[in-house]
Amino acid sequence: MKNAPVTIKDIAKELEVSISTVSRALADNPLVKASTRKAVQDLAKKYNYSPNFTALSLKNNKTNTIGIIIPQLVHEFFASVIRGIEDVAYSQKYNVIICSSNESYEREVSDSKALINGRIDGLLACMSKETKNYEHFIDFTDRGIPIVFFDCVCKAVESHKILIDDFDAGYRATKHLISQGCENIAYLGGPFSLQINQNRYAGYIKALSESGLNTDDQWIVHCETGSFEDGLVSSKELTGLDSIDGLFAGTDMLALSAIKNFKAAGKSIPRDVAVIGFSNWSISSLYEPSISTVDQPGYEMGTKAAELLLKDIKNPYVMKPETHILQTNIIVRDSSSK
Amino acid sequence: MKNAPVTIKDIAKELEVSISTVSRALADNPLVKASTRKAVQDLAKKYNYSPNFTALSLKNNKTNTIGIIIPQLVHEFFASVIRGIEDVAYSQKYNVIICSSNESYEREVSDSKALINGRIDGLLACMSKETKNYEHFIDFTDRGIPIVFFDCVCKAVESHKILIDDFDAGYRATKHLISQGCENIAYLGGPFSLQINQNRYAGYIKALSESGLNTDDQWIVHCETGSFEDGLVSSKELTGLDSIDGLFAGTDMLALSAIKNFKAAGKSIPRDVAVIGFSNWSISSLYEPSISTVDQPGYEMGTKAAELLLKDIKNPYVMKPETHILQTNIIVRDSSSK
DNA sequence: AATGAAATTGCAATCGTTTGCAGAACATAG
DNA sequence: CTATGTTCTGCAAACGATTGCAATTTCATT
Repeated sequence: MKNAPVTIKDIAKELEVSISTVSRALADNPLVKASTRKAVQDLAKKYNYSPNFTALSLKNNKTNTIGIIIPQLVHEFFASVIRGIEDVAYSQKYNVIICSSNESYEREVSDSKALINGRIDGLLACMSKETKNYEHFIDFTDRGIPIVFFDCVCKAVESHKILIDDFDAGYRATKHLISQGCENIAYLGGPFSLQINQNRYAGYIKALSESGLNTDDQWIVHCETGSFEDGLVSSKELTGLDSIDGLFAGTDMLALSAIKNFKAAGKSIPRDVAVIGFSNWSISSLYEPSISTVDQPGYEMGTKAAELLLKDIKNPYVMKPETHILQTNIIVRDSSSK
Repeated sequence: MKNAPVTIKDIAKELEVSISTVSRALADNPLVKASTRKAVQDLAKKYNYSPNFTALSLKNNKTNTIGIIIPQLVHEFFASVIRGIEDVAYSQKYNVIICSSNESYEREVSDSKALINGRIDGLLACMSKETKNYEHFIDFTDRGIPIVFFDCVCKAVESHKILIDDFDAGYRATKHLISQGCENIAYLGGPFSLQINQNRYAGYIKALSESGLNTDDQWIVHCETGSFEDGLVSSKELTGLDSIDGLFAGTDMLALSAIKNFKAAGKSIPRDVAVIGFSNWSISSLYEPSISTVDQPGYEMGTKAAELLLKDIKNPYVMKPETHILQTNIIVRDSSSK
């Protein structure tokens, strides 16, 4: 019943040679007589031998595995980041462990604890919204396990960082609305504690002031989560204001919730109000009207992050921390085409 | 710079006791003198010691980790399955490795290879659409690593299986359309090679024949992927047929694509055609009209699968393979309310 | 047949941890 | 001061693999 996996020892016993010989034969080491080598390799194939991962990890003090800590799984942007990471990792014979923190600080810490002890050779992390304390990340660098942060990066940790140019994205999204003739542009963003949202907001402000436009406290709403439900509630008041003719939303979900509210208030999109979202969720192209948005290079972010991390793993303590800033792409659809 | 993690050996050396004593002291073994125990524990805390995961795995021949192989990450149903799995696993001090096969047989096999050798104590798997060959799964059971399949299960492997009652779901979804007065109900489903789609289809057929309704070859379309794009193309012809007054779609994405086509053909939903989808993606509630759908108990599927697997891990070779069938819930929204 | 070099092979340490067993240190009783 | 028992500690093997070094075998040459 219990077919314990074949070890090098089993092969050695059956062939009446030493463990060392088997080990060398499997590595095709010419020190071993050709005939023995062949016999070992044949038997190994017959028994479907493959070396014990744990034993190798212990011996080599490396696991050939990198960890990812990410706040959400069901997020098309993160999914493309993961795909980028996996493609690079697999091509270099590394495996990937994904932990989703579910935007919870506590879960992020427990995931870190689970990963830190000899389980991974390096970490790719995107901080949760809740995270204000960074010790669990510092623990990694203290142990010589390199980290690369992406998207929501941690300034307090000395490491590589890959970010989206959120400031520029916010700036260009707002500029686009202005180019469509909007003069009174509102802002509906995710949690302002996140750097990415501060940057998007700053871009928005810059675009306005550059064009001599004003904003108003009433037109600016920072939501707690950036979710659809949150947006429905938070944008209620905003969407009732008749003065507004444009809206820059920090996520597509927020854009969608605002559009629902605008519609409910009897406004037509984009005729009365032009709307642009952020992240290019598939829903933004499927909805009617289709929603203009900012496309983030998720896949590229993933590949770049993984490449940097693997470089650091293979050649520890030589690279200075690098920060890469990736550019976005404005996708114009119906919701902002006046 | 390189802070190699403290080992039991370091503590032993500093305290001038043996490694065994430290090991026992950390386990709070009363064989060790209370004062020594305290000294060891204090030093361990000071150095933030935690045992090397790899060494423990090797010693105990268990990794306290379970693997998940899943075809897609960005899928709300799978995400809730994963959440269920994680909740159960974490509560029993197990970790989770997620591998997304991206619906590729090849990737599924390479993920299996990566997981099989002493990396995980058990596997939770949902087969990709492409998978026709099951050896990579049989390898697990051959080695005594238990598997639990969920959703897309593999009949060829003797293991626990958790499925959705797709037959009943298809039956009830179609019944619902009939109850709304539909008489000519079309079927737009995902790849027919998948058992789940065969079952949904069979449920659809049963509901029709039970109500004395007919179907027509023209009204039945099996798509290759079940994606929105695929649906747009595959449902083109179907949605042009004037005879049709109802549609049961095998995914919400397919429902959405058909609705777009119906609209383009000048039909109104639900007045002219009532539509119901499958899986309760968030888009189905956000779209206008909101789309009726079948809600699958993903979280429950995850917890049940993980519980069975952990039972099997902790008590090998005692349980007979069990098959659990979970019931679904029809969510009626605008798209099917005549 | 003896010698030496070349070709093979195996011993043993190592990675970090646990644990059975043997033995040391100490205390108490006779 | 010896005998006996308690309490505590450490050696060594084990998990599965790799690898430097030493030992053995093989074979050609004299």
